Amino acid sequence: MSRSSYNIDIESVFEGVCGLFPNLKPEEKEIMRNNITCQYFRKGEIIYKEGDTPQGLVCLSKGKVKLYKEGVGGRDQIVRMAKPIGFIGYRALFAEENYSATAEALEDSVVCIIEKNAFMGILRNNAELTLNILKSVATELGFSTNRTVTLTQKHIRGRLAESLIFLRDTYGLEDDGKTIKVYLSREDLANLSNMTTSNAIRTLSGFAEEGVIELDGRRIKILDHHRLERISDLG
Amino acid sequence: MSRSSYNIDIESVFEGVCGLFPNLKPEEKEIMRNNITCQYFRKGEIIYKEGDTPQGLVCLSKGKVKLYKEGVGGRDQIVRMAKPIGFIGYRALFAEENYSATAEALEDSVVCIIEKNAFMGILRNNAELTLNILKSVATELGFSTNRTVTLTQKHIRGRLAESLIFLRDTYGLEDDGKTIKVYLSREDLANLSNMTTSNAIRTLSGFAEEGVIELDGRRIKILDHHRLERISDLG
DNA sequence: TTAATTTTATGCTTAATAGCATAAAATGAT
DNA sequence: ATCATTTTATGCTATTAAGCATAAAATTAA
Repeated sequence: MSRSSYNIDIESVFEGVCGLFPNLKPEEKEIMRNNITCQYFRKGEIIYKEGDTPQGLVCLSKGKVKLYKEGVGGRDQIVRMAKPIGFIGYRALFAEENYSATAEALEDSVVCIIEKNAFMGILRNNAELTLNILKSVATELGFSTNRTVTLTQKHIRGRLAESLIFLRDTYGLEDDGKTIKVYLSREDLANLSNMTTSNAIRTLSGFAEEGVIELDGRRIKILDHHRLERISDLG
Repeated sequence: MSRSSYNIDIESVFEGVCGLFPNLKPEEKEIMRNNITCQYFRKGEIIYKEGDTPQGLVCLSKGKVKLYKEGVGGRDQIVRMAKPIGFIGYRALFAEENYSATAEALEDSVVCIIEKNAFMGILRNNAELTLNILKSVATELGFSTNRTVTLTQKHIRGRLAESLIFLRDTYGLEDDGKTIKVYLSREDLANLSNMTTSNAIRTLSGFAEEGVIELDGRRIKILDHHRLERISDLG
């Protein structure tokens, strides 16, 4: 745990987490309350590493997190972008495996963990809850399969356009209604879109020249969303 | 249903399916028995199409099935290869979505379906069973993510080598201890390995020239498994 | 502030893979 | 058996994306 001195309001964090579980019985909620711990991570810090053993269900309460796998040629592949309030690392927990990706904070983040056995105990006695989780993991498997197809079949422009739309859908827009509410390095954008950093830079500049987006450092404004979607769809 | 006249021993099929569910209570088994139907599909026939709505849990009792998604440029991507006894299409069922891939019989196959509501009813009252399924879907999500990385990052030779190893692991070898027990067209091999048919043919010939495999039409013998793994690992 | 480091930008070259054409072989249909 | 169709094989060309090199800009550290 880093900066344990940071003042986290664990009660409000806990209530936020519980909001993700509909119809939790009071006794189940009590078990969770007694088995939750919070941690603060600064931008750039690693929450867990590929290969680590899950100690519980990890919830991102505040901040932004990227999950990535080390690729064959040293190039990382970002496999998921997490936002609050939501879970990370649950796949490994439910599969009873070690983590298959590394979780790194993209911003200062608050993370809490519900102890493994306590949580699995609740699941073993609550089929409805387990079925809900099964539904969302099955939904995610669908996304993953889709992603495999688009990452392998779309061309560079299509892949990057899709990533920008994905980031907008995931994190939303600033108050101006245009700026994507997450600031990634060109390298992260590349690792999300399966391309080299050079190509992410080049293609992004191309989009800007065409007036589809506007660049200001890491801030990306979507000027012509319709055209961006067309680029994504054409592949 | 095609060739409904084909003689299927539904009792032995049913017992086979039940073997996949450990600790099923007698009353649950009875519900399943009363809600199962069988179908026969000939080689090349479509079991269900991308976009169809699941009517139940589909089990492959006999035969081999490929699951593929239509890609962006018309090129198909094989996302899974199924073998008996195992389930297909469960992802869409649990996610409450339509099928995200098409299932096609690679050989004459026997498929049975446990009616949706009957099966989901069992799940809603059996947390242990649901948790088992959650575990396997989570495991599969791990495979899928891994696959995304290898399909995007490995080079053609590495991808094809990996596919051959995957096919061997999935379907096993003939009695000679060398021939992979599934016969795919070069196009299917290409669609499994994310490459064009031309490149699958070329690369396969290359492996044969190098003495890593031996080709006899669609029969593929693995002569040097160690080298094949090295090609796969190098990417 | 200054220096060091990282990130971004751009141009040029090289490598990987797709695309196309043609022919041979295999398969399936009549 | 014959014809038609599909699959496989091979060569050549075009396209796409990666790899490098260099410089400018931005960020971080001292």
